Amino acid sequence: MQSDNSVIKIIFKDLNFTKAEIKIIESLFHKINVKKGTILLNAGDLVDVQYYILDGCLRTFHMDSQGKEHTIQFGIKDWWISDFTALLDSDEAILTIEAIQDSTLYKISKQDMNYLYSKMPKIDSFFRLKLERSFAAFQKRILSYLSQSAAERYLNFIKTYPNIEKSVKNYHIASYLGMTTESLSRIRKEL
Amino acid sequence: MQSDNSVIKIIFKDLNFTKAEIKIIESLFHKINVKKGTILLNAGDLVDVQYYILDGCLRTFHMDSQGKEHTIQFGIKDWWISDFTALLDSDEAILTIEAIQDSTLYKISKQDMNYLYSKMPKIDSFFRLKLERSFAAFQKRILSYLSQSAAERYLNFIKTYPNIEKSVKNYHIASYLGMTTESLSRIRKEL
DNA sequence: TACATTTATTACCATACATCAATTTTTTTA
DNA sequence: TAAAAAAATTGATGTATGGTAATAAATGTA
Repeated sequence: MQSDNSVIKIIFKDLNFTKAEIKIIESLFHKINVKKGTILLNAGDLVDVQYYILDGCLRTFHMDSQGKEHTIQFGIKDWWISDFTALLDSDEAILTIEAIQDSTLYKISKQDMNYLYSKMPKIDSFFRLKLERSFAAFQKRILSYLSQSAAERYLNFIKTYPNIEKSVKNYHIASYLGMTTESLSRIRKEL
Repeated sequence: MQSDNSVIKIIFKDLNFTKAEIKIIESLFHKINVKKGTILLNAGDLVDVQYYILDGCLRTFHMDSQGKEHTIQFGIKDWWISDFTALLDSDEAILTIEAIQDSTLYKISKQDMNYLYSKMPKIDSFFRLKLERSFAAFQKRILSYLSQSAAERYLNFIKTYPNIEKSVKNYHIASYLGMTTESLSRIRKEL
């Protein structure tokens, strides 16, 4: 990888690294290109990596006992994606990761990530801040399930994530918002 | 505060501090006792503190435009509580924090917390790990709203948080699970 | 203990959204 | 471009859960 205009500076925007540090970090991230439709992780697999999304669009979903899909997360440019719950405990995934557009990713293993945390505290801090943002986003989402109708949740979604709406199928959105694709279709008709 | 058997060792379990560090940390935390029913934060207030719960039980809830309460979080011994979303942006609270049992708390301001982060990277790391756990818990909760019936969510709740169930009213649980107190009552009758 | 207040239960009816099934529209692929 | 496959729409009907209101039980308090 080129060291001067490294992707590391994109991934860890706002952090300053020495050239030596960049070299170390670069050696631990691995670039992969995936085609639309690619399954990066299957429920049941052991999880020990996470992905930085340089470009494209992915989603994680859970398939329940009745075969219904529930979209947990969409991921676009500059987001991270994994089955973080399973990753935390080095456990089997309950989520599936699917590329819903051709995507360019940077992959890093849990072990290598822990190495970075131990060597570079600013990365620890960087992820703490990212997690605080995720925490807030999750909380807002929970509140939306608790207090909003299906139509309100949809309007809130397209307002909050206008970029995502373009890249994904309606049934992805429906399964993210907790409604059927038929209901979403009727809601859209009203607008 | 006593330095030898400090509450700091309880709050930051598994972290090792020098006596000097403990002294600094202790100076930034402030003990408060609150009676059941106390409102620690009102929606609309500016938020710049968070609380460590040494003992007791609290909850955060949002009151929507129709006057309905939605419980976002319960907090018991060894949890942290605040309107973290507002705290992150030093913004006005949309949540109310209520003590639902007599409680003993340790309060720290955002500014002092940031000071600790900058001086002691291990605290950064400590909270990153806590946030990863919260992330996983939130994700499970979202999945439960997406895939489970009201009865299943209730059974899941009492299995996951048996300690909380004892301390809180049924209508607190109902508002956490996204159902009416009447529905919860009917569900309980079935068991 | 008795009274007042809060919380939980129960019944009856209403409704938002789900389910099922048939088309139509859009996208993919040969 | 045409055929096939996938996705979205629409209508008819079902159901889980909500809303309202009355009562009962539990809890707090004088």
